[in-house]
Amino acid sequence: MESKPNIQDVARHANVSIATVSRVINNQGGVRKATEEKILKAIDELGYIRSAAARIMKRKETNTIGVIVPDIKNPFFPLVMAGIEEKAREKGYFTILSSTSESPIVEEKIVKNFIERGVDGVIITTANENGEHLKLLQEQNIPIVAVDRSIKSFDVDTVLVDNVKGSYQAVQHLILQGHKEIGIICGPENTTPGLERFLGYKKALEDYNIPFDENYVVMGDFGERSGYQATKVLFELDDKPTAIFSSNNLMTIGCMKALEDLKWKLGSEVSFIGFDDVDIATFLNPKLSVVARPMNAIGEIAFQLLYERISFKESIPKREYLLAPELKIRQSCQLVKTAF
Amino acid sequence: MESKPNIQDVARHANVSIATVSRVINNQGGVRKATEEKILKAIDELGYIRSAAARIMKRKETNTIGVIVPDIKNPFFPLVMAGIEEKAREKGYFTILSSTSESPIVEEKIVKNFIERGVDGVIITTANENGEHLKLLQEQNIPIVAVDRSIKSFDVDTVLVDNVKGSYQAVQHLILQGHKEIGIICGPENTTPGLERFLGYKKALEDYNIPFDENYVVMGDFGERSGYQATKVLFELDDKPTAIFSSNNLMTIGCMKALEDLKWKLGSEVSFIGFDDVDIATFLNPKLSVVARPMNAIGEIAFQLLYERISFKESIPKREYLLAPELKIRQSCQLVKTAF
DNA sequence: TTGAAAGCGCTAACAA
DNA sequence: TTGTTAGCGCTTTCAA
Repeated sequence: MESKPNIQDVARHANVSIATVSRVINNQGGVRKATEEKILKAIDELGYIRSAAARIMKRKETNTIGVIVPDIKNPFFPLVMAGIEEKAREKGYFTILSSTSESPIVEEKIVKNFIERGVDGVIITTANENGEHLKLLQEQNIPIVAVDRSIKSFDVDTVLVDNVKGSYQAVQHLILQGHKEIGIICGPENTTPGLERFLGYKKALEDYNIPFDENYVVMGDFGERSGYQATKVLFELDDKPTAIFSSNNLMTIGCMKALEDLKWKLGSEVSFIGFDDVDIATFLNPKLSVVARPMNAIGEIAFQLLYERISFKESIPKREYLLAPELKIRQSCQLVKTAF
Repeated sequence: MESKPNIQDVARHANVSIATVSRVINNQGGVRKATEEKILKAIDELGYIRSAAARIMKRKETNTIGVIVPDIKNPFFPLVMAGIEEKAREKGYFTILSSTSESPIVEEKIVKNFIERGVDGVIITTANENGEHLKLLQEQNIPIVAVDRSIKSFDVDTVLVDNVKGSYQAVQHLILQGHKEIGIICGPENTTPGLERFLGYKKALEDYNIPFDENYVVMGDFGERSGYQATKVLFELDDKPTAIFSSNNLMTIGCMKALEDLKWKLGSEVSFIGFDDVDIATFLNPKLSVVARPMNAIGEIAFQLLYERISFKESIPKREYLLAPELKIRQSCQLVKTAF
């Protein structure tokens, strides 16, 4: 028990060769029952666990996939992760997760580390969609699936939610309620979700002939604080918007905190709709209308795509899933009061 | 680019021996500048990444720690994880995370997988505090730190929050507001947090001479649904409690949903206090009073303990951190209306 | 049904 | 400053 026992120790202990032990631990059959039992007993007594390192060196297969997310504190990702893990487990894959804190530098390190560890594939929401730093994976021929943010510099399977459609529907809903001064709290422009949700907003305005006003566009970084601050900016406008669209969950929370601090009355004074459902949505008064995404399904599909890629490495063309978000109308978008 | 290049390929490409290449990739010095550059160039051209598997086989050190949590969907764990990752990154460690979905069977598999991969240490919130299934780690001499739930069958470093104190303070607060009929939504009795939070509740009642009534104790499983159902049970009592204490974040959310569905008015009809702060706390009216835990600090301390154990393997006695939770008084505990 | 032996890609001790 | 070489613990032929 001093140091970890190896296959040699087991073989000696059971009085067989290491080849036979290997057969047993890999369930390859062709071993006499009695011998097998002897070996199993030895394994148990010694507390033997085979070294993945040595095994991987021969097999070039780890049955492990790596998941990289930009912000583990954003509840969206754990929920996606849960979907991935569930499916992965079914197929006998292990999942390891790392978070980059939105840093491409950290991300590159993680990628390298994952490659070193020989992951069979990677599911990633990248901190930098440019994706140059992911070329390594491609060079090593390791399958990648991009989730929520696409990768520009080369082709990979992608699972996205239709951001444009989602935010279009959200803003359209606002417009149909009579709103014309609609503020948007944007995510970073250099991310697909940030950009596309803004595009959907803009398109809705255009389609309904509502003039686009730059003052109503405030930049955020998908974090709670920025949602808070953006809301303040909107509030201080001479022409306050009559409605706000927030581009993600965390910024929605920040926005709600700001509304309260500013005593800017949700619903009656300012309508609201947000991208992503949040826990607080149904506890506010009025309840928050949102565009909801199917997190679990995103994770499941992502794994499925990766699994297919791992199994039939060649010849599958790039695939792109575009899931439809769901507009959940609650009560935070109210009819605009028109002066008679 | 066919298959992954190895150190041999690099050596050939640069016209040196593999030993020299090894020196360069490990920054060991003692290599002429020109040679080094030649090698670096070869590495770059070939897209070489060293195999962790081969390296680990020699070094017996992976600079990786494994984190095992019971439920990645519970926001508590990602927050702790963030604290761990931050500190780990500082010390040059990688962190891999897996979630057991509260299944000891899955947990055992993950543990085994982590050992196979040669993690240097493990931080775990176990699905089964009995801990027999973790003996493997001990046998392999792999350091463990238990977080939030202790491990019974052998000694490990532990980071806990003072659950008894936290729930005692919470219930005490309720009592001081004049409440005598206090319902509790419990977590599983076979978990430290579940049991201890109940104990704190009971102790507070005793200290203030309030009779303990079994009807006011409802079991939950730390999940949202159970919080919802438990609240309904409490509501259907002939003698409804005038206050509720919920043992964790998810059950608090379930409880709030139930309150709303039952039209059981928070604050005026039923006071409330919960263990763990939640996003919704400050958005409800009245705002929820809670016992908050320092998630980030928990993660940081856990890593620190593990790091020390990894570095000085011998001779450190078992350490147990007991962090103090913080009572956050907001408005959901109101003075009980006494009949004059 | 079993065993012997050749690597997998790397590190590190030793030699030059 | 550089090279040679012996393993690390396993899987997998090939032979018995």
